[in-house]
Order: sequence, then C-alpha cells, then structure tokens
Amino acid sequence: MATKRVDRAPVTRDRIVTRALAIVDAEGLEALSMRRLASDLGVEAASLYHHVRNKDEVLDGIVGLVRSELRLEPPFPDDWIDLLVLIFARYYTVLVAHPHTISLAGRHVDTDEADGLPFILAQGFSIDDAVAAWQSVVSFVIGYAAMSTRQIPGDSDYLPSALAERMTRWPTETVERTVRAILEAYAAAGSNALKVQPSGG
Amino acid sequence: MATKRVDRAPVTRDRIVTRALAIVDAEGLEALSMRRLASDLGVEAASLYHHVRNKDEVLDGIVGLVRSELRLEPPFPDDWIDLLVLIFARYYTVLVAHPHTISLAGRHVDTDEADGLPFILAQGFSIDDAVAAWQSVVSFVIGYAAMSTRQIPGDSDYLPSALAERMTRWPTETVERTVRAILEAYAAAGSNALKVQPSGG
DNA sequence: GTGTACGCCTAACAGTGTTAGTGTCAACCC
DNA sequence: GGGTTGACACTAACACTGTTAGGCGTACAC
Repeated sequence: MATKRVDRAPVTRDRIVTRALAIVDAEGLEALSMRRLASDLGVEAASLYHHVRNKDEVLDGIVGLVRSELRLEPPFPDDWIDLLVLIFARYYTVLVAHPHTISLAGRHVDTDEADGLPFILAQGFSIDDAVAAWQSVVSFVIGYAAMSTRQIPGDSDYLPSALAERMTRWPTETVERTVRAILEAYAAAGSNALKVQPSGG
Repeated sequence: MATKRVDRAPVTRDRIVTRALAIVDAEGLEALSMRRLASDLGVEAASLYHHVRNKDEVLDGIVGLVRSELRLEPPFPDDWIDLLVLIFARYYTVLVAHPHTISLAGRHVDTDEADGLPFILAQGFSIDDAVAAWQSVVSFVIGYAAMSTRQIPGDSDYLPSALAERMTRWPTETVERTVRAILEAYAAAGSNALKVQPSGG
C-alpha cells in the first residue's frame, strides 16, 4: 500500500522545517498543522514523526531558520553604538520579514544575543547597566516588531486623522533612533557614575 | 434531565470572564478551553454560548478585565515625564501580575493608550516625534514584560555566572530608567529641532 | 392552568496532536 | 539471485479542541 518513494523528493527534517516556515509566512501560525504540513510534502501526518519528535521541534526549527538570516556582512562601523544600532535594525528587518514567527521569539535563549552582552560590557559599562541596557534594547526591538506587524482593527476613529495615519506606520528609523537613545542614556549614566558619586541629593 | 439551576450561581458573562482569567493566571493560556471553563462553572460547554458569542469574546473579556486594573489614584506628579514613567511602570506591574495574558495585549487598540498620545503632543512634540516616542515606549514595556515573564530554559551556561544571574532578573527599575531615557531623548531632539536646523552637518 | 421564553442539556461535526501496529520498498550480505 | 534487515510511510484510533442544532425542563407571566 505504501506509495513509491521515487515519486517525490525524500522527506527530511530540513524539508519539513523549510516547508513549515513557508506555510507560516504565507498563512500564519494557525494554518500550520501536522496534517497540512504533511499534505504539502505529499505524505501523511504520522510520517512526519519519523523525522521530528513533535510539533514543538518543528517550531524550534522555524526559529532556527529565521535566526540564520541574521548574519551581517562586513564592513562594520567603528563606533560601538553605530554597530549595535545596525545589528538591531537588521534584527527588526528579519522579524518583520517573518511576522508570524515573532510570537515564537524567545523559545530558547538566543546564543547570538548572549554574545552581544559581553561585548557591551567591554565598552566600560557596569554589569548592572550592561544587563539593563541589553534587556531594554532587546525588549524594545521585539516589542516594536510585534506591534508593527499586528494589524490592529481600526478602532482609532477618535484620534485626529493626522495622528491615526501615522500610528499605522512603524518606520525602521524609529528603531534606530530609540535603540541609540537607550544605549546613549545608559552609557552616559555609567560615565557619570565614574565621575560623581550619586548618593542622594 | 436539566439540573436545577438553584444548585449553583447563575452563569453570566461576568462570571465566565472572571473564571477564565483565573484559569489563565493559574495554568496558562493553553489550559483555557471552553469545556474546561464550563466545567469550572458547573455547566456544559455549549451553555457558554448563550452568554458569549465565541472563545474570542472570552479572550477580549480577559483583556478588558486586566486593563481595568490600570487605574491610578492621585496625586499625580507635576512633571509630565515623571507622570508617564509612573503610568508605564504601573502598566508593567499589571502585565507581570497576569503573565499569560501578555500575548493577548494588542487584540484591540487601547483606548487608554490613545488618550496618552494627544497628551504627549501637548508637551510640544512634533507629530512624528510624538508618535515615534509613544510607539517606542509602549513597545518597550510590552516587550520587556513579555521577556521578563518567559521562563527561558537555562541554556546560558556559557555566560559568566555574575552575568547569567543578573540576566534572570528583570527589575522594575529598568522599566523606569528606560522609559525615561526614551522620552527625554525624543524631547531633546524636538527642542533641538526648534533651535538649530539639522540639515546635515 | 396554560403559554412562553430562557437556560442548560445531549449529540454531533470537523478539526487538532500524537501513538500503535502494519505493511512495503530498497539496500545489504552471502 | 535469495534472504534478511531496517527505514519509511501507511491506516486506524485516541483524546482532545471550538462550535452548532435541536430538545427538554424549569420558572415566570397572565
């Protein structure tokens, strides 16, 4: 009863994950079911479990696939703030390119993210400031990506139209401005702490 | 066959939503099913549809319930930045109190949020700066709440332990510092634009 | 006492993730 | 070439999910 394998490309973990991301990109997270995914690959749902432990592993695979798009090519800016602004702008771009995967962000601790934290520390931050700045920037970018890709029903009739119109736009420029603002503020606070001892007053 | 209604409190929309939030708070979003919810109320699933159109309406009700906790009591700070910092710190606190509802944030445009935007404009911002600042702060707070309540598996062994330990803490103080940093940066940019014309130098 | 409307019920449909057991094909060993 | 083995995909089923249709019992109005 088994159909001939020759008819179609062999099912592999890679093909499963790639197809899954394609479905999610095109039709959203809810459209991704094991039966639908299998059907797209010309196979029954149960067969997928030979290549993948469960649906969670498929979702993890999707996250990995998206993350692999984060690589930047040289040349890199000399200034460390410019560099981080560039990195996070890229992060935002990739998230927006796969809007429906944003709610999957943070399924695992992000190795690349963890690389960046020691880097920030090397700029002379205190540990606490470095962690706070890092968490703030990451939170902002993910939050901004989430907000910008959510198509909110247009209940905002009570806003002046000039405002309402602008509230529907989520320019990348804002990502750059805000990331820079956060980093500069924490950097300034750090250097102030070295100069004067703020003990209360 | 119908059981006597006298045995239990009557099922109402309010009781449904309240119980739903209790389930979500205690056991997470996935634990909330119509059958489970009905069972908690001593009723069958189908009966809920007499009081509620569908599950989405229950979720909307949850969002409304959480939002009702956002009210602040006077006295309010005089400085507008202090005021906004207070508001968003409170916003963060409420979100963290109901961690599993964070992914529901943004189901509808937030009336309260929309109130705040004209308020920011009244501080002398340009329209574009006001919108950018507003979107940035909201995005940051929601993102920060989302990150801080996600229990990420401890893959971070490769981080220095002092760092790893601090990365697990998400202090409210950071919310206040970052919100203030963003607002001050955009405010400064606005007032600069009034003084000097930055045309590229 | 009768009529009516409401509130809840059972039963069912179409869909979900997942597992057990079975079959079939392809490649390897001798 | 014949037999064995193992990988792969199949069917069938289980326990769930949200949702709808239709019926029954209770409580209230007149």
